[in-house]
Amino acid sequence: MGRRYDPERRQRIIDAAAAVVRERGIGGLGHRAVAAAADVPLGSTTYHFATLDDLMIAALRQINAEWLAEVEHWVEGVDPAAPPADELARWLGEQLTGDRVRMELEYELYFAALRHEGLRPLAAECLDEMARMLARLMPDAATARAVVALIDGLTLQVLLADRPYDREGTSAALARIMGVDGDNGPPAG
Amino acid sequence: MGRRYDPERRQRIIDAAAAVVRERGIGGLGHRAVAAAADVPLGSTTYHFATLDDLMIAALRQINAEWLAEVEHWVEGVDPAAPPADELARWLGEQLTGDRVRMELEYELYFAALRHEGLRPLAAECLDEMARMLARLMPDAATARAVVALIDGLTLQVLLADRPYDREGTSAALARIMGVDGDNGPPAG
DNA sequence: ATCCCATGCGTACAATCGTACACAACGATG
DNA sequence: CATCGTTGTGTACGATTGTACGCATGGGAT
Repeated sequence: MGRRYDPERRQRIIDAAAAVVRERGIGGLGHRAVAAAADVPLGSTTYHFATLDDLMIAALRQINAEWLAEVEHWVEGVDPAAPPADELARWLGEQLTGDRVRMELEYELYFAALRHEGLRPLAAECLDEMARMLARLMPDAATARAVVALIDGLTLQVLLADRPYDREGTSAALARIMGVDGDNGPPAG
Repeated sequence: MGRRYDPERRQRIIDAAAAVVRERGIGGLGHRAVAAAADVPLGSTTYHFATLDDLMIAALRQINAEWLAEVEHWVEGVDPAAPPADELARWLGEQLTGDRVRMELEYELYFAALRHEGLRPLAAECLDEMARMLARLMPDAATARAVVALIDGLTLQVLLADRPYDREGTSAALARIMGVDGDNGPPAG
């Protein structure tokens, strides 16, 4: 009863916008594309999100939340006894070989935030949250930030070069940067 | 013999295209904007670069070359006696506080390459070259790639969040990942 | 029952874009 | 000198875009 207006509609548009970004990138985001994906008329998207920036921010906020939820889910389920570097490297490999698009999305956000002032806080929040969650698995916050940086950089390399993901090398690098010598033999050539 | 006329023309257009990307981002790259920046008529840009992709690739190739030249210049001039982690952290700080736009450009290339197939080799070459050059300062190639990843990730954090650059923390993280214990006290909080 | 207004919808408009094309200028070749 | 092909230029066209606006509708409030 109560809702004088229909919040479902708005959420469906956001979902559709996220889907559009997923498939065509931020450059492909537009009122019409979103309207088609959400199966609503054009006027509906312009009504709920008057400007394109509003739509983009809403879409990226959604994508961001989904990603952070996934990371949090993994962090809470990880075996605290196993060496964190190994677990992290294995999880990263699963993400990279499994849902590659999902990872690209995160960088889509970063990219947009470089130019779009309004997106900067969102990207910053994502990086901070990642570090905060990963801090569970390691000595201190500064290390967690470095780990996030290393993960981001390595992911970028896998996504951009066609080099396959090197799980052992990643694990060794993570172990070194975490200051734990769990299993850092000679880095794999 | 040859060209009395204009190899200059083409290069000037490329320079202008790079300038446009510098100022407005890849999204702002267009025949007209480049023509205006190069002070040539519209037809001139479409003549030398029929499609927009050609123009974009040329611009990013130029940007890429400039960046790699700068890195190479630094690597060749670095003091081989000093601890590499410190030198690297200091240089990175100079880049970040000095010419921030220059660094953003590199990520503009990376992110564009995520969506644009034709740019992938360029981005991959950049990452490989970076690792190859930095390999001078460290034990092996795998470590160099990890260092490149860490640098990329840390740079991203500085560019996206408004956290100031932490030179000592970076130096410590670099030292740890390079396996050298030059000056890695407790990581700065 | 009647009125009001938030919400939804369809269309239209101005601007911008990439690209194509017709023509001008000029150097090289016979 | 005549001719031709390369280079340079201006304009135009079709497509697509963000956004605005007029109108329909349906449920609360009176």
